[in-house]
Amino acid sequence: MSEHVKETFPPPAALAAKVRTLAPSMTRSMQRVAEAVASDPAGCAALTVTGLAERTGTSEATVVRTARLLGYPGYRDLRLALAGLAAQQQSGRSPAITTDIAVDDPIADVVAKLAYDEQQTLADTAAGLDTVQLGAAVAAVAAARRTDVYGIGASGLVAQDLTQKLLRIGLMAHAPGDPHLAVTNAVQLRGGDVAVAITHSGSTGDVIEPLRVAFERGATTVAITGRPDSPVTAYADHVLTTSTARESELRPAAMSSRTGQLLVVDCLFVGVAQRTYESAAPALAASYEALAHRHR
Amino acid sequence: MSEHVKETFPPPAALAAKVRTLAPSMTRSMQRVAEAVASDPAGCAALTVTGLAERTGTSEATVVRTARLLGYPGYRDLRLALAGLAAQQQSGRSPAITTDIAVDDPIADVVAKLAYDEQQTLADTAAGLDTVQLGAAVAAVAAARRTDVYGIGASGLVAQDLTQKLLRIGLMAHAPGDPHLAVTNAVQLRGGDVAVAITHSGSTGDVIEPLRVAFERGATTVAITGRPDSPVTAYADHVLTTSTARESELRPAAMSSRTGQLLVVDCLFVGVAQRTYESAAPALAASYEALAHRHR
DNA sequence: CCCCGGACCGGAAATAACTTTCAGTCGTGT
DNA sequence: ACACGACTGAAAGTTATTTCCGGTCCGGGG
Repeated sequence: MSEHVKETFPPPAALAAKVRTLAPSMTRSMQRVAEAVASDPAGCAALTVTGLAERTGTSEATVVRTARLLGYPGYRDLRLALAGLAAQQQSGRSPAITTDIAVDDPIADVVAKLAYDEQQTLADTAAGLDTVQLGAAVAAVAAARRTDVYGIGASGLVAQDLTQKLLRIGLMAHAPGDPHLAVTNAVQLRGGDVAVAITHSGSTGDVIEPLRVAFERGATTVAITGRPDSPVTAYADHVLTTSTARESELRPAAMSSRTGQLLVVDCLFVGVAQRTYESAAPALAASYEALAHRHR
Repeated sequence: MSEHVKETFPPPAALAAKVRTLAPSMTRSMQRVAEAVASDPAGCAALTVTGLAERTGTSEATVVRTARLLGYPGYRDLRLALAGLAAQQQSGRSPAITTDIAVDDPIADVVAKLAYDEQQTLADTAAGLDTVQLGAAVAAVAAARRTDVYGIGASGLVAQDLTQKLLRIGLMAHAPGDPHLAVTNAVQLRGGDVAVAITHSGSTGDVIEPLRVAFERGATTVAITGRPDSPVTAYADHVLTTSTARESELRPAAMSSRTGQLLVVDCLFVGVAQRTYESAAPALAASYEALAHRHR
């Protein structure tokens, strides 16, 4: 049996303040240690007692005494708090992400900015998604005889993604890559079928056209677009809106719109999988099983 | 004189992600340690090697081994990072949505959970991405005569996404959809060319094979995978790791892995666009222009 | 002016923590 | 069934931290 009572003696972030308030009551050597610790938490956290003593021109004993004075059981715990402080003010400084991606940004900044932007897109899309419309779309796809998904360019990949997923749970789905094929496919649709159009701008003719045909054929139509007032919505029974993040020269719209579209598509898929769970679950398991031997 | 070169080996925030990505390659005892560390960073940071070994029912040696595997020189440094992580998530938010998606979840919950999970995947992937490897990959692609991208299934769509982007900035890129075509294509590669393989499991034979051929042909090879210890890395000059989020029946791995892969691909693309800005900018503008009349 | 007392400081022993080694055990493939 | 390899934990070995103790410096009093 151990006696670890999970005691958090010392303050985590209020270290700098503590240094200042206690400085007057410190001896010269201790002040040097305290100052070093306060001015460079990250650097000091990487040092051992001996190292810090050396850097401040004092002895190990003094370092320990200082740690004690600051309210920690020993240097070990001070060091821990120091690491925490460093991490905190490290994460705090990230104003760079508000700026756009520049040509001369270091690669690390690019990663941070892209990740941040895509996270933002996800949050915005989730917040702006109309769950009623989504629910209706889910119900339609779950009950559909077949589902066609239209998309061109980057949105075409999203269309294929949705198609792949639906196929894996045993539903009939198709994503024609060719606009002409899309239209000829759409002609075959009828009531009870579903057509999904994915276009960020909402004004891509090659995607609107098959949706219009499907709409006129009596199929239930769904539009996933970033522009709820765009032409595509004229032929859509249900409109699912994705967030429109800011874009720039180095960061084309295709990038962030794709993220939002994929989220919507995932939601649609999971919703459908829920509704058709009885048949979806075994189908998923089967496809997983079938793929197993393709892996080394 | 000491040799403190101020080296910050391990990432601070990428720890949770690292645990997940490396968990599969861990032994049982190590997994117990890793799980304890990931689930309660603050608590573990307060423990000594012996304490943590006791808590997880293992030995000190195992704890140290785990720390090593996670990329730290020893337990001491892991503990430091742990303290940092604890402080970070203490200060920040974290009402973590831990529950999995259930069959009877209302649609609004599905949206919230999916959005949260994908955001998490983005954050983890960004934190765990090796910018050195990424930079090397960027340089290789930017200078390549041509770039081949291999991927199957969901990863195939990511491969196509990258290809589309590279083509738009005037680079030669190709994503063969057929595994046989991929291999025959790979044979054509030579020094100065680049081959990129995208596979979450890292063990998809149909993707490894063309990469191996490209590797042996002298091309620069890049692997984007969630398993840095998987077979695919044997033939990869540069390995880019994506985060492995938890998955479930209703939320197959393909969903979250795709999000991480896309982020990596985006970073790669933007990096290349920066490097080739002189030619990339006009190419982007031209493709945008060419598409304009396709919109109503 | 010299001596004494207290506080401060650093060296070094003592202790605790961390790391490495090694041998036993368990599972696995032949 | 056997041999092999991998995993694990006990203990030895190493490093870091804490404690102890003696020396030094300063101020005040004899």
